Amino acid sequence: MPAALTEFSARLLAWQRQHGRHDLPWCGMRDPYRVWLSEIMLQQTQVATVRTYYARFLARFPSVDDLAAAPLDEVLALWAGLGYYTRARNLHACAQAVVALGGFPRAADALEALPGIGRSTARAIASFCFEERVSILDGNVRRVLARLLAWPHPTTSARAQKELWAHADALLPPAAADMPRYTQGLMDLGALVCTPRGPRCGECPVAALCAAQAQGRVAEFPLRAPKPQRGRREQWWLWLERESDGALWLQQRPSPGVWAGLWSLPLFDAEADLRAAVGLRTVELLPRIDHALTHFDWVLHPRQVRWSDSAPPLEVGQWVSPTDRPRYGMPAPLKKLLG
DNA sequence: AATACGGGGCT
DNA sequence: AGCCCAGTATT
Repeated sequence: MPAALTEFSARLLAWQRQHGRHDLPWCGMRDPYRVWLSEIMLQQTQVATVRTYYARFLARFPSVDDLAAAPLDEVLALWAGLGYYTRARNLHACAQAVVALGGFPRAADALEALPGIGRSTARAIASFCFEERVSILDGNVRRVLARLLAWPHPTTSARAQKELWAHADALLPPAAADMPRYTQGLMDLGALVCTPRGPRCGECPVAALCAAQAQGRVAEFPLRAPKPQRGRREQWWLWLERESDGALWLQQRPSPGVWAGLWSLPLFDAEADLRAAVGLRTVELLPRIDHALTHFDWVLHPRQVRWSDSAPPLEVGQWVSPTDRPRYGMPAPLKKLLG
């Protein structure tokens, strides 16, 4: 391996030892269960958000066996609010697969075959837990490489990803024993120094190797891909409350789809549909809720109706009493609406 | 190759 | 009002 390439990992390793993050709950962990759980939660999700969920999950499911044995609904309820709910479904399926295998596979390629574990997560687990010499390619690494190489294209295309993986692998440290610290160092560098805005190049251990820095163009990288046009959805949300005990009428969301597996108030595409469903009862208007998802903006119009009949109001769904509510995973805006 | 999939934190 | 986040699965 050329000296210029080993210099990157050598500098990063020394920097991580001195200046990296050592206080994260999953940091320095070699237990694949704990590392895997953290990696899944951290997919497209910030560290600060994950902390509380991670602690709650470990308290409730101390081992992969506990997680595998739990009902999916309980996993979803614990995941509620974290987003990307396919992760919770895959988490549960993966736990059961791991138990069936007698433990976590030790190779990245085998890990990648498990549900919810893609290339980057598989390699993160393998490098952290089993010292495999494989590189991750997450948002941090894409940004670091884009600047280090003054990468002249957006980093998100399939073509760019393939080439960046090759670069990332070429930069790995020679010694497998350094892999856990190296992988952590890459993440820490992106989080602490090579940040999306206001990068601290003066504190960067690899600034001397950085092409963007040499050209004085750090702020230009990574190049932005044109962003797809956002969609827009408008729906009416029926807050149906039973007068006798304050129970709510909830429906489990279909999978696949937004909020798959979670429990929601019934949604209607038109206010007329909602009113047709509740007959001539009084409908109370509540302020609209604007909820932004990745690919569309969602306008929700809550409508409250008190139900005094003994008959169920709709064909689909069930009454959920205030006492039972914590056992039903509900999306963030609904939790907020209900106070 | 493009699209679906959450929610919060930050500027 | 954007941009970003320890991405993956599906089509």
